[in-house]
Amino acid sequence: MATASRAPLASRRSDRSRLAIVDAALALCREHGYARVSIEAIAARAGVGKQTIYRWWPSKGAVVLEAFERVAAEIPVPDTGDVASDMRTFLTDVVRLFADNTFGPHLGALIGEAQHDPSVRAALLDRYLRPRRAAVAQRLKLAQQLGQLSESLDLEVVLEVMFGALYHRLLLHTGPLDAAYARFVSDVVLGGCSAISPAGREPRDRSHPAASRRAKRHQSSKQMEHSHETAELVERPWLGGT
Amino acid sequence: MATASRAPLASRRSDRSRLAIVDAALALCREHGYARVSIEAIAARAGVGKQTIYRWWPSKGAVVLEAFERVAAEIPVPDTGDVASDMRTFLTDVVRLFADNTFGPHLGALIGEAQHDPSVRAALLDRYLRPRRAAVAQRLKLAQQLGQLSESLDLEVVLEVMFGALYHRLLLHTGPLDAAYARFVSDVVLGGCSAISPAGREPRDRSHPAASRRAKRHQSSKQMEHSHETAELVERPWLGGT
Amino acid sequence: MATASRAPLASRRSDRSRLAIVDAALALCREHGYARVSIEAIAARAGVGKQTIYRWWPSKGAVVLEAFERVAAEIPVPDTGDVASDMRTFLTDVVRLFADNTFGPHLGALIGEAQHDPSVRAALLDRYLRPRRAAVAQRLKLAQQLGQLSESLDLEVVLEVMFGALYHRLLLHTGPLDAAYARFVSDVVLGGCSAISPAGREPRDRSHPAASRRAKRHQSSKQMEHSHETAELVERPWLGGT
Amino acid sequence: MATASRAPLASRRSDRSRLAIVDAALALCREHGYARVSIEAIAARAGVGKQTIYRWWPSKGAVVLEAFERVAAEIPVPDTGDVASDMRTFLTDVVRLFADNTFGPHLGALIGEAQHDPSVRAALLDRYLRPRRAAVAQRLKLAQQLGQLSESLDLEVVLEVMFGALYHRLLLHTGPLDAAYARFVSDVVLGGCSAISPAGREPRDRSHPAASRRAKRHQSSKQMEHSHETAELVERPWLGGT
DNA sequence: TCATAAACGAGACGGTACGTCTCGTCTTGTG
DNA sequence: CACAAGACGAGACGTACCGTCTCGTTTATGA
Repeated sequence: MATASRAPLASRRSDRSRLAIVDAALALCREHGYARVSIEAIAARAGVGKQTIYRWWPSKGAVVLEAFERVAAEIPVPDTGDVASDMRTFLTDVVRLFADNTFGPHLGALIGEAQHDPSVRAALLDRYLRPRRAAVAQRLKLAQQLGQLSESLDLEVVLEVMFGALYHRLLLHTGPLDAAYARFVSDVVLGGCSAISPAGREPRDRSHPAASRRAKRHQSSKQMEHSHETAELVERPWLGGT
Repeated sequence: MATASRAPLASRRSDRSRLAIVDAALALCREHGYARVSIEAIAARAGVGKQTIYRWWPSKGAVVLEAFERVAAEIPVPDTGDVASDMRTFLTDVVRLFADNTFGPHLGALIGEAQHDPSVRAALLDRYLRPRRAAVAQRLKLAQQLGQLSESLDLEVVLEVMFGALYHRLLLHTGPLDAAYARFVSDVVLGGCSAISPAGREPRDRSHPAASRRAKRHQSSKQMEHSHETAELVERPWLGGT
Repeated sequence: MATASRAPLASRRSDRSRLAIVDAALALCREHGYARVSIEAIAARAGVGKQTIYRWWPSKGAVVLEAFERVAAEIPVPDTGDVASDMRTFLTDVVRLFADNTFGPHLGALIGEAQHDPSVRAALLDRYLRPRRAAVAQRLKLAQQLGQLSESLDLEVVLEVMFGALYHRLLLHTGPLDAAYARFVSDVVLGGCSAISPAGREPRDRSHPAASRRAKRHQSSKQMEHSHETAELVERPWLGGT
Repeated sequence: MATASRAPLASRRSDRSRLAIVDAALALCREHGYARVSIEAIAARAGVGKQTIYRWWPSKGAVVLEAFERVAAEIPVPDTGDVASDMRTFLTDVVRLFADNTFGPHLGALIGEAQHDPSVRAALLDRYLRPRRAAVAQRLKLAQQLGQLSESLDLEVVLEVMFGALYHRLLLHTGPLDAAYARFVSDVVLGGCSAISPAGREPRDRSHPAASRRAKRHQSSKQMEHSHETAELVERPWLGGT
């Protein structure tokens, strides 16, 4: 009695159920921890049939991810013209989120689940990591265009190094997830990136007089023009005021 | 006066069973993947009662970890005197191990399991991560003493950044775990560390007059001594010959 | 003033759907067996909404019953004047139907369903059993009127005994549903009925002066006329003291 | 991770669980009716894991059957020497059991389940029907040996006719399951059997002078000795031309 | 040398959750 | 308004493992 036809019509989807499910997932995670939440419990809490969950999500991880997707989309990527300070600010925010025990442990558990559940891995990358990484990449690209970062750098990879450090602490608890750590990571990575080019070329100064209106919102790059006297600032201008 | 002792006597432990269990765990992981291995299956495969597993290990993760503990290549931490090249070599080796699909995915799964099982987390840190990290820390400490790295750096944290980048790829599959990535990570992190100090102090040159007998085993540090002419090498001496 | 009417208007019923549903039910029963057919499958096969089934039938059993109602062979009740031979013929036909595996098992399943579903029970009795039983009762009544059967016999009950034997094999598979069995049942039951009366009275001879034109088509009952003197106790000694 | 080896060791079976399960099944049947009892409910009520049920019984029906097996094994097959009266007594007892609504409906449901579940059918036949039928067959065999029943009769088949009548009322509710019905069935069937022989041979008298002590307990069979002259056709006129 | 207590293999047990199936109702257009 | 389509709340199905708890059966001292 096999009934074929796989693919529910999103148009008929009940928003009431969708919300109830995501809310229940969130609440249960916070109450008992991700690992102890079951799809049965989510369904029961949401007042929903299990099938309604299985119809729309491939796994528990995907449900929870959707819950956190909404929670986590909030961290802004600042753009004051000072990449270093911007990244420090941003990573500090991220670290604060990771340290929030209504979020961090669950994200960790999701990454854990992603290790054996491809649907969770896909959802995690597509709906969580990539979107917010794109914004940061954008910010770094700007810095790169302004010559603050080595032009040949693959920014996606830089982000991996930067976030990797945070995930390390999130997942392995080798130390506190605090602002100091965020700052350290930011400084080390940008420090390492300022001059490096995979091909071994040193970064050229880019005075780009054609700097657009956007560039104008940035702090004057004047400093850079006479910055060669001491290697320090030349290489890591963004450490300027630190 | 019967005293109910709860702790099994290690002296009576059957080594035959121990080995059979660990071997079975390894074999099953490779055949089906960590997540699909159950304690029941390990016991069955090992020809062992379940209780024998529960008696000596707190969880599946602990068993598997013990299996990989033995397997994990004893990656050497080279010491040629050139930190940069040494770390590049080392990270390349690590990355090769991570990329080995008889190891990497299982380590990932163990980290995943550690997210909700404290016994796995403890075992992972104590028996896997920390031991091999100590060796690297040692190598960096030496570099630090030679002034190749900022003296005030917390090396444990540096390691987190470095390994974090690798774990990011291991766990999130955002790119290939290859030598190029290892090199990039090494360069960025050491690049960032050479000059940075959390307190914002710039690295002083250390002529390290106290260079020990150990230093003598290193390649000539000649290059370093006259390296201030161009910022490049001063700042990133380890990029030297590359 | 909207009046919510709960009863669907039969006038608007789609005959196309009705037929499609009944046909689908039949086909699925034959393909998979009654128990494995679901209303969902019937609807899907019929290209019909589930509600259309629920609107017009109280249960799966009712649908299937309607299907078999049409299929059930119109087994004739012969009337040659010889009750015994007529019943043998009739029961042989019934047994053949029961033994047909496109019918028997489904009838069995329907009886099974009737055990917990009153709507099936009612339909089974009203639409299947009673109508065809009436015809047989009619035939027996005639025999009774001709004195071939004890006049005080409740023929409905006789039918229960007769059919009960067939249902026993249909439902419990204690032996083959074949002509020999039909004959045996017929002979035993009619044998038992010829002389018995529930009140223990022995059957009186009925010269049935009212024998109609119909009676004339029957074989002579001459033989029976001198049979009463002692037979009772002789033949059934165990009734002795009753 | 398929774990093979099917076949639990009965020696390790927990009687506590077995009883709890059977009792729970009985209680739930009586409270809600067979059809509304689920294995989950039985397990819950018995304080037992579902697997413990699935380990020892192939289906809900088998569990319930075991429950009724114990309840129903009680009806004795009397042996007063008078077959007719004995069977009447026996069938009256059976009918009383069938009419008991803590038993009859459930037996009906079991027969229903047997229609699509071979394991129930097998259990029903092997553990319920056959054992108690054997006892009755035994009793009839004795009567047969004493010449009270046609010697060539297949007694198993006679039982089918007799019980079939009862099952008909049990399953189809075509009339009350009462003593009058039991008596009627008994009389009809024995009446039909006294003289019938499938091969058409008339029953011979068996004076069996060697009748054992057991035979002595029976009523005299004297009456039978002069019963053969004409009985055949007299009693079963409808067999006329056969 | 043995007895004796342990660890052992086996696996039944009470449980939890899985993902699937079907029920009968409800909802949303279409004709 | 009946209809096709199908999402929905509900809940049982049979399976897989969990971690605990007996069972005999080795086995390795220690009295």
